[in-house]
Amino acid sequence: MARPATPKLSVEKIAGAALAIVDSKGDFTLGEVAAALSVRPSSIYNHVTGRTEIIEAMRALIFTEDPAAALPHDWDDALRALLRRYRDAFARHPRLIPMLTAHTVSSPDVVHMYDDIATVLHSAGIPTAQLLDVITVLDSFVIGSALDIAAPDQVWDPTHARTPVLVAAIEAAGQGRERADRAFELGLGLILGALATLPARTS
Amino acid sequence: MARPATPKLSVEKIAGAALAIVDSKGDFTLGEVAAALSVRPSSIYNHVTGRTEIIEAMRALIFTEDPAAALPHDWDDALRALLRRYRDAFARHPRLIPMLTAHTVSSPDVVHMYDDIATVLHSAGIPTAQLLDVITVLDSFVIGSALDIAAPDQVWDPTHARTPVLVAAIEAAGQGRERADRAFELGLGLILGALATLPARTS
DNA sequence: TAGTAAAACGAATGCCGTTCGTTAAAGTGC
DNA sequence: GCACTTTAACGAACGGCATTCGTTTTACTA
Repeated sequence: MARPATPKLSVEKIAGAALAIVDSKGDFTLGEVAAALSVRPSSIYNHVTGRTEIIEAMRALIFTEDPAAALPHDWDDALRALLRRYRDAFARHPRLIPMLTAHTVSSPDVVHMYDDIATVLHSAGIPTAQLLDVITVLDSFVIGSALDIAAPDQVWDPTHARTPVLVAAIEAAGQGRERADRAFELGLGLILGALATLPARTS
Repeated sequence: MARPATPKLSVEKIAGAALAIVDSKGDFTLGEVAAALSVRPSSIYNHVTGRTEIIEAMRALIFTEDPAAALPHDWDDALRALLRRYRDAFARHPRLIPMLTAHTVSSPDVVHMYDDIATVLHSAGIPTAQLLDVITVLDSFVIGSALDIAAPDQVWDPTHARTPVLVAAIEAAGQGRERADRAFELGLGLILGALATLPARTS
């Protein structure tokens, strides 16, 4: 009942349980997390300062779930791989994404991702003065694409559209995850292609 | 005290009061909204079904705040104007953005925005089969850029960066709104430029 | 003028995050 | 092996907040 031989809780276990609940229900309460771990809600506070820290722990969790693989040498392919890995981290847990965007705190894992992206862009000849702007563009697109995964297809309900052009486009496109993936790849190609033609590049 | 000659409340007034609170504090409670309108919290439910409907009303409000101007005839300029207007609607209320992305419901105003974008893209020769994918790319970038506005500059804290390249880039770039605006314009140029070179275009 | 609907109020409810004091067992130093 | 400290569980309680419901007074309408 008190102080078991092996602790029933840890930050990782708490984050894991919360993540499972978010994956299935789209939200979580401390009571649900506690119940999933056969514990009382107040016990959680021995390992975590509060609810927001659990959310941050989930952010860290989804970025370490997938082991980092070696990058291709070509800068274009390397960047493509980095951005796909970045988006995939979100894509594995679509319902978590809105919770993460509500906080916008800088986790070390995210900054490390920026480190890699900066290095690749620099080797591609992007001047330092423009580097952060380019990173921001890529980051914005990835996060926006992640939110697109979380959005229900109801957004593309053709009954709300007024122009025949949009109605036809909605019917032509597929639904769900497949559509989101295709759009992401299209945007990735567009942006990286344009990046290669950016003036003031040296290589 | 009960049933005044002119109602003290309306959906617009509620949304407006809530928006003002969000702008200044980053969040809102029904109690705060009620106090701002010299009303009791329960009275709000005579005009709105609940908290989430207030958020949706705020979404509608920020899209109707700015009267739609005439579009340029050139498709490239027209698209640029549309996307800027789209982002500006968010940019006027940065702290609201995270609340909106947490819900991802389709408001008629947003769909109408898609209508306009679809028409312009179609006139630019984008085939119907690809139209929704292109719209998704643009939408993702705009929403991601909006979140970038809301993100505190703390995200770009150079002390967390490991590579000298990223540190230099962070120091080279400015801070705050100016930086976000510059990045948005860069991305807009990149994506629209790439769109013009998309294969299978007819004009 | 009688009846209905609208729009405010106040009280009450239940959930949820969080705090605090308590307790018992595990770890630690002598 | 024994006292002492720390850890990690628990239970009770608090405060805030969204929401519901019944009531009341007033405006509209037939």
